[in-house]
Amino acid sequence: MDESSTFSPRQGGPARLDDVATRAGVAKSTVSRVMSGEATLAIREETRQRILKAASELGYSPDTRGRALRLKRSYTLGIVVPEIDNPAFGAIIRSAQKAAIERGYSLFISLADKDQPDADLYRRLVEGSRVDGVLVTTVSDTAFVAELRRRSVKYLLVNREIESEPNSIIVDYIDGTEQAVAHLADLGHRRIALISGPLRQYTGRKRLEGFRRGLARASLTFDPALVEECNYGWYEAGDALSRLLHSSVDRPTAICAANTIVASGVIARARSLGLSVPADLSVIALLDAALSVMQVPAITAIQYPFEELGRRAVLRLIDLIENAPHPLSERLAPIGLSLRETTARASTNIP
Amino acid sequence: MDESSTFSPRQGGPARLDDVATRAGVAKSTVSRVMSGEATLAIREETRQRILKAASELGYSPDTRGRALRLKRSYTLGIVVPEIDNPAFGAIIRSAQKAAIERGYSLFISLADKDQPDADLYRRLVEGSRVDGVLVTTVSDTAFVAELRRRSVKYLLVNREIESEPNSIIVDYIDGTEQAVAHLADLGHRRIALISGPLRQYTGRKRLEGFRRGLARASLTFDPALVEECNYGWYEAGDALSRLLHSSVDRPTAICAANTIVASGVIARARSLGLSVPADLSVIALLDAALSVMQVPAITAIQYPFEELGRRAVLRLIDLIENAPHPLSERLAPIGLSLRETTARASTNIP
DNA sequence: CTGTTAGCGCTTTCAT
DNA sequence: ATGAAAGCGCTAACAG
Repeated sequence: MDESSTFSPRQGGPARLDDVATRAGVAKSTVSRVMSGEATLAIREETRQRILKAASELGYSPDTRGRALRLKRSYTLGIVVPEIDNPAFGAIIRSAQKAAIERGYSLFISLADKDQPDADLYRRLVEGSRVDGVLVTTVSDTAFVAELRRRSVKYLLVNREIESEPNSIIVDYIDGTEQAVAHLADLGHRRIALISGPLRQYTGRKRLEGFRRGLARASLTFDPALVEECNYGWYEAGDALSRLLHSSVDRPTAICAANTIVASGVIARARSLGLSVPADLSVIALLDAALSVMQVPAITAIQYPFEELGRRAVLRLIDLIENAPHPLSERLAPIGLSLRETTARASTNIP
Repeated sequence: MDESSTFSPRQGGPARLDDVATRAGVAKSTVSRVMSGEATLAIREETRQRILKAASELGYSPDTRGRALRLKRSYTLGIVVPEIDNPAFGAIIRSAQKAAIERGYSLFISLADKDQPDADLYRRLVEGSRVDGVLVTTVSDTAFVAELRRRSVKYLLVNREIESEPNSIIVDYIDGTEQAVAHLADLGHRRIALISGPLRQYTGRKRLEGFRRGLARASLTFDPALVEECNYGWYEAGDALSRLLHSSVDRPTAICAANTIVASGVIARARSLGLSVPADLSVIALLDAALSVMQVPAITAIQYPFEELGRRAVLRLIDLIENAPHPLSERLAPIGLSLRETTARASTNIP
């Protein structure tokens, strides 16, 4: 029997509700009431102080497992993020975590991997009632979302849309891409090309749609020969530019690149082909990233409110969980265009 | 009373142990034994099959909360990662998560933030017995580690070292930096400079030490004027180069840059100052990243086994938790140097 | 080989 | 204003 046994609640583990109760000379239930800060229930101020004192002396913090078991709520949200190459995700998860903490929740972040199907990671989160709800960012797979619904898991699609599914919040890629095209058109460009990500993906499709709308608004006709797909790789982006330049007699004078990496690859290839950016070729990135300003010339790019997206997503998911009134789908407008050094007036000396 | 009540275990929630037991016509404990796959305990094959069938029909998966409460183990590990600007962390958490899943654990990833002190995030993980142990990557704060020890939390320092603390696993920044200097010296460089991260940080100090050792090994004398600190920013790196060039009459012919972003900033500035890389100035990044190959010229850089680091870290932490024999500190050797295009022989026409 | 029972730490009626 | 007791879902000790 060591001398610390008078103070230490038990062998070595953390203090429990019972320990605090004993020390304060009250029942567990009273401590519980005080700890959960129930304003409604009245507790004598003197008792409350005694309990608070005992709790802090013992370094008590409620056990999440017991709490979760009893409440059938873990106060934890889940999210799976794909390869972090996408600069948007850093902003989303950072702001999402922050919003979650503000509302008394934790965010369980999980990382997608080639070897590990996204859906499996979501299942790991959802099974065993580990989380109260999930933010779905990676899966556009309708079957999986149906599975979530069937299990009556609370979820919200983030930057993904599924037909007849109002549970989503997105950033307006269509609008942003339209703005990019408008900027180029305003600079006098008539031959504007798109080097897009895979068109089978949601974001790829949205950008293509915005591209077409931008063209239409500027009264330019859409030419399928001016659209190239690439897999978001730097080298591949260069290859896409080469294809673009070789295939059409009338080469484009401006390029919309899916993101900053693609833009960077395009610029490097243009230069190695003897084309000067922006004098001979304007390039705009449809998605900004830190990389943009770490290039010479710095890349003009479209910016989206990803911080706001993560924040709103968490807030809405919590509302869903807590059965608050259920808002419809949300669409966040782009922040706008960060004008830097890779776009310029279309040169008139090109035939 | 809806017609599905015969099949559905209860109102709407997921199936429980009791539901499976009832359906299979056995007791909860038997189901529990089967589910946890106890090889030791014998169970009649026929019963086992019946239980497995019932479980799969009900889509049963054990509730982590009940399990954690009973076992006093959550089978979850925690990690806090700083701003993802550091390319090492992506590799670390990805491989860490993978290793954790392989061993039947989950990894709770949390993101550090300017507004949210790292220690608070660790506390969120540790308090309430949310995790069985933590990987400490961001805090070199001795007091915090002492707190973990006092709470008898299982932890492992990852890429951090604290005196008299054997609980750590690191990548050998000293060796890697030494290799970088050796490479430069082999190319005939005598005036080699270091543009390092903040020297108050662990990694900054280690790189400085490796730098000095590399110099010594090449029989070059260490000149404090050839060391500049910068805060890992792209612009700041350029400024550091400018200072370096202006301060000494005998300018360096080669630069060791803390990481790829710093190297990129240095190269851009060098160019704007009329210095050609690598003809006039060799640049090597002391930490590789995807960015290296997205530059022209591509950046020569040192590579470390971060995948292995994350993997080993998780494995060791689990050993610690499961009271397996306790290995000493581990130090992983650098993978080596990725020779690309920013280093070349020292030109002899510079005085 | 399988069932019964107790209890992990918590919150919440229901009493007093 | 506070206490006693039940029970969330699970596993392990103990019976049988």
